[in-house]
Amino acid sequence: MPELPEVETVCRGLEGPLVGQQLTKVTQRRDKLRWPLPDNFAQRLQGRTIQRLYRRAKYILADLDDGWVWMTHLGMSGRMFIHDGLAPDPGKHDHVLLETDGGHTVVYQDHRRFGMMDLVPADALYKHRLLQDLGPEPLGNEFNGVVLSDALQGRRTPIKSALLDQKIVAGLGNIYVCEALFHTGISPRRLAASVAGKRAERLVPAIRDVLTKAIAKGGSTLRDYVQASGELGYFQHEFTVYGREGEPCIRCGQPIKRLVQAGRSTFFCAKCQR
DNA sequence: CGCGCTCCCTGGCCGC
DNA sequence: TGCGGCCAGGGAGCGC
Repeated sequence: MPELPEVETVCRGLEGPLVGQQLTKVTQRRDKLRWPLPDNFAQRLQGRTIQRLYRRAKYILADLDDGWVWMTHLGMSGRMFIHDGLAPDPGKHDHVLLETDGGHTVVYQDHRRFGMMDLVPADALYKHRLLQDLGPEPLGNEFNGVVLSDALQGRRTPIKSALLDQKIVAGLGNIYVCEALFHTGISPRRLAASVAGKRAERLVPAIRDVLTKAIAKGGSTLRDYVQASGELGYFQHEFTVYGREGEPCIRCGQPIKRLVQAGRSTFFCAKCQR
């Protein structure tokens, strides 16, 4: 489901119901999502107060009052629902339920179960195997043309694949990579190494721009995604290439093409992107 | 080491 | 309506 803008939106939506609240009851209805949940997961979360909620790449992180961090990745289909009071009877894909002393219930639902949750000591958070190799946050100060250019230097993979690599820049997924490449006029097939330099300088503001605009619209809703509030995202109406195979390019009118790179669909305009 | 492919799951949709 | 095939926003792990 979710790339950076969707995860950011979910994270913001969870702040009200969770931050400063104690988890009075935590229910775990499965042993594993993508991987096994940690031992005694629900027991260890129950009774804790959430002090801060934030995002790194596509991970939602919650500082607890006992020095541990609750870590969640939504995978492809993970969703967070907020209910006033108790949740209705859980469905078969509702895997974790959290009741707070503020009177809300947050339900984690994930029908494909590609998501994950873990508990990590705060002082070693970024040593977690899933966080330790992440590249810079694309909306942060540490991401700029020089940094991106250096990361692409010498890479023989297509730029599309390189931008999906979370070690190069963290948080982009299939949609926003396609969109950013279109806005920059760079072919997804171009080797990453040839984007180093001037093209990398142009890519950085395009990536920032598309992510910022998507966050402002509450992310993109294709199939599953809804904000924690239950609202849909609206950025999908602004897609220029993603999911538009055969439809006219908004710039030149040529039909948008689809190709498969590293097993994922890429959408692009063969005329505007070189 | 760096790359692409397969696989982990379920469900929606399309064509027959 | 049913069924098979294909597709899906992620990304670890493996083989080359």
